[in-house]
Amino acid sequence: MAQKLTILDIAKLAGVGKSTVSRVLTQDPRVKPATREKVEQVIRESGYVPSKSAQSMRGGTSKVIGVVVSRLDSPSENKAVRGILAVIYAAGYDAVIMESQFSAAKTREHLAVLEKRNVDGVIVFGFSGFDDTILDGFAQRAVVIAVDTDSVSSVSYDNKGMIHLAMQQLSEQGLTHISYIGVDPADRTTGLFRLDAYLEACRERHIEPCYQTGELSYESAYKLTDKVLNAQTQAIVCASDTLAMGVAKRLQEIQRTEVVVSGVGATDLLSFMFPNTFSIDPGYFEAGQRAAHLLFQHLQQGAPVTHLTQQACTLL
Amino acid sequence: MAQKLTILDIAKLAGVGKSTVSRVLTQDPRVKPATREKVEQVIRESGYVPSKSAQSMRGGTSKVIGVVVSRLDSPSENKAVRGILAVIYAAGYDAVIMESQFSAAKTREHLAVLEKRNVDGVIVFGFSGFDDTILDGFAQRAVVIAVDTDSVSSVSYDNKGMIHLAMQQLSEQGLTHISYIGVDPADRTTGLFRLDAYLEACRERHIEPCYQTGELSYESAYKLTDKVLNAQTQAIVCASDTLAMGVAKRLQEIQRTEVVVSGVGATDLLSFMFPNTFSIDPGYFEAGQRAAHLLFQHLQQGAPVTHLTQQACTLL
DNA sequence: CTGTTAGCGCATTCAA
DNA sequence: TTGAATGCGCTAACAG
Repeated sequence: MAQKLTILDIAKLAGVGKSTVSRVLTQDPRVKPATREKVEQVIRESGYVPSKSAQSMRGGTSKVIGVVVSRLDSPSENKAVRGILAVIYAAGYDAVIMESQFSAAKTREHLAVLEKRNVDGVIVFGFSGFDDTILDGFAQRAVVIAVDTDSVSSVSYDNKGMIHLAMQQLSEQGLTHISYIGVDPADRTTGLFRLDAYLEACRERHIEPCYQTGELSYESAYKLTDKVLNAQTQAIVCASDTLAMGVAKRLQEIQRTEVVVSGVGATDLLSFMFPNTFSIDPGYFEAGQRAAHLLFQHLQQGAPVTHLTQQACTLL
Repeated sequence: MAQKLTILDIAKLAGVGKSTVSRVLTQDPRVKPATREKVEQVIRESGYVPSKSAQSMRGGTSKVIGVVVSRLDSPSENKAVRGILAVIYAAGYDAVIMESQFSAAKTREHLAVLEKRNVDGVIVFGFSGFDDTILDGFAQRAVVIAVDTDSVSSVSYDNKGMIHLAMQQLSEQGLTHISYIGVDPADRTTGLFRLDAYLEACRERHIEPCYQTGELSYESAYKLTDKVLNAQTQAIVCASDTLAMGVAKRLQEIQRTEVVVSGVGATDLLSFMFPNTFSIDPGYFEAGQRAAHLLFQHLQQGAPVTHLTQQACTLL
């Protein structure tokens, strides 16, 4: 274990001063190419590894960004996290990930920890009841995903667009009797916005709205299905794939598989299980990428508070 | 932003020396209770946050453990990660999570990064083709999950036990014609061990084995279903819930829903979609917890290389 | 272009 | 029981 090598050892081995080694490490251009090459070779051969802790302490930047997800096992957040990781990892950053479990208190705790860890920035996944004043400490070094914010930059999903897309898709197939199943409007993004979009789309098309809202679970949607179903129903738009799964199951049970079901989330399982089904991809992965990019912009040049909306795209 | 507070500021504010403050921070008993109380109060009121970077550099311990998952969106690994986080977070540690994507090369890269970050230890999720010599650098500071290892401690799932449990469950229901669908035995854990267990269980019960192996996907299992199905088939045991889902779908299609299907993974969706179904819980969450505990044992007292096996338990 | 000098914030000696 | 002094490994002035 040559783990005890320090910058000074390298300096001696290369026959230069420690600052020269440091300059090589920091990509400082003020170093003669020959010298640089020499140092780099010694570093390579000795297997020297600069201590991040020391660098972090000295330079003030830890090359770490904190990510607070609401649930580690949420498929949507998972996709977004992957987008985040792809970007920050490419930039030589790493992520410490924490789970808020939809609790503002936990979020606050986690942010405190991240702060004391000297992370360069944070990306937080919002949830219903999320309050962005929690992020005051991180000022211009935070980006929020999936929720409206005021004082801090954000990347949100196009909640209205997704539903409009679904409605449009169905309209193009000539369907006119379209119901909707969503979640409690108390949840602004998944609940209210998507329901509003449905109602709006109905108005545009002179369709009589027919909808129900409940919990975000298979069971809830399953139970609600009958309430939005009548003899003429041709399609049911759902606020999420989870709901769509519950609806599709019920439809299958009562032999109404001719009814088209749409969900949101791009879950491959949905279309595998039920052919007469499609799902809208809200662009989770891309949203994650953009959130990371946005954060970097803030870190490098104090960019102004920005609100991005991730476009959704249809998917079979 | 009182973020610029240092230990010296606190010392002044409390009217003591910086070392005393340090002692309070490190739980050093050699501090008069009154003094300690005073200092703690100042810390609380000032919102002072000790710099982890500095602590880490000085003490050599960063209170960070690295976690390398194979896929961020694997439900099983997700559950395990939650177990890990629960334990390490309670101990004041944090996790930086990385994704290997089943690539030994990526794993190696990530470990290098983690090393230079001075993490105290790592927990790595194994995958087919995983080679634990990769972990040489981490010697006694690593724990592997879900794969057999030699030189490093591990927590593995009870691959044989899960299948035996499923077979037993079915036997108790009086079923005797039980088929199996698994994955390529080239994958030792999910493939070979589970298949072996099936064959073994058949032998014990004088059941004629009937099985197929393929990929770990709905489609694969869906297609394979017919090949293990005959008029007498009463049940199909699957190596995972994903497979079970594909099988159940096919059975439903051909009106053979009287055939019981079992999977592994405790996915709630499976039993929701198909009533005549059950899943074995390999104890992912608990495995994560145990892995974390095991790692701590290594960190604190150089425990010897240990191999734990996580017991599985049935689930409806 | 390069070596020398000073700290960064903290934990740990060593005296007192 | 406490304060003063000494680096940890590194980067950023400051001089050559």
